Amino acid sequence: MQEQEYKIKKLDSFELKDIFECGQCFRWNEQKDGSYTGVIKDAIINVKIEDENIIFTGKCKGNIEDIVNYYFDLNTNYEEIKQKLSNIDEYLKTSIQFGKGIRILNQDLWETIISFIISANNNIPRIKGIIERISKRYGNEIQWNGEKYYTFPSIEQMKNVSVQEYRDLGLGFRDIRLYETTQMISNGEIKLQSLKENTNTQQVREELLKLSGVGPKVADCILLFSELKRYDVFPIDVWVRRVMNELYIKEDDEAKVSKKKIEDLAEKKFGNLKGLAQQYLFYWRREN
DNA sequence: CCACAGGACGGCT
DNA sequence: AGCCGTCCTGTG
Repeated sequence: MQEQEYKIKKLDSFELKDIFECGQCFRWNEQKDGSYTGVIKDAIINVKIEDENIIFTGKCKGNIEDIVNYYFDLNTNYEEIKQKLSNIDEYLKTSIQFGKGIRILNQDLWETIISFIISANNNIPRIKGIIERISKRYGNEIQWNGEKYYTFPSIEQMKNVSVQEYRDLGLGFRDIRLYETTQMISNGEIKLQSLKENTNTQQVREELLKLSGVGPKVADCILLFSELKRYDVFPIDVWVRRVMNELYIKEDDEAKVSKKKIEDLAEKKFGNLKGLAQQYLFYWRREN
């Protein structure tokens, strides 16, 4: 564990608020100086934008450059992606201008599965609180700059946690789902490594749907926001339903719009970049 | 105190 | 196959 720093020139597609507040992650917190601090596996990282630079500092075992290049997906060309999507229509163009600094992170698969099971029927402050309590209770403590941070617990660290312990941490009805999914993964019923190696998105989706607490929306979030990194999925939550109805479908009662209709429209308009289109539209609608 | 927000799931049609 | 009530907690 050692203190490291990595500095790069500012990027057009890299804004702290856009990246950390667009709903894809739960473990980053804004600091008094406007920077954000979070935990990436067993590394504690702070990201700051200053003058013409993006500055990553942190305490980590590996090379900080490798860690953030992968996690923040710095080798993907967002300018090209945004250009393609902006050409589709004016709505998308507007939403991309609003969320121009979004990047989709490469988050740990196990952590993403558990985090999005917790997200079901839940709001962001509460999700963050629950994940923080789970990490504090079952993860490893790391001290940095006088603060205590906690790694997200491993499968091994969670496999003996009882349903009641989850309930006591405030999981609510998600307690049993978290327990069952942890068992399915730790006993090898679902193999995370084979999910990472499988390039067939539909097959991976089918596997994820076998996990307790993973339905269509959560499965798509895992595919899009984890290291599985699939852009060709379209998570439909209430905000996406709302924005798709308001912009394109224009049904009086948005609850009456079928998921199939939204899915077909997304596929037709956005194709294999529909996951990214979803994220710009979602963020724009939720923040406006 | 009540209404509401937020997905999965199982039972029902 | 689609619809609907229930699951839990925090907020207004």
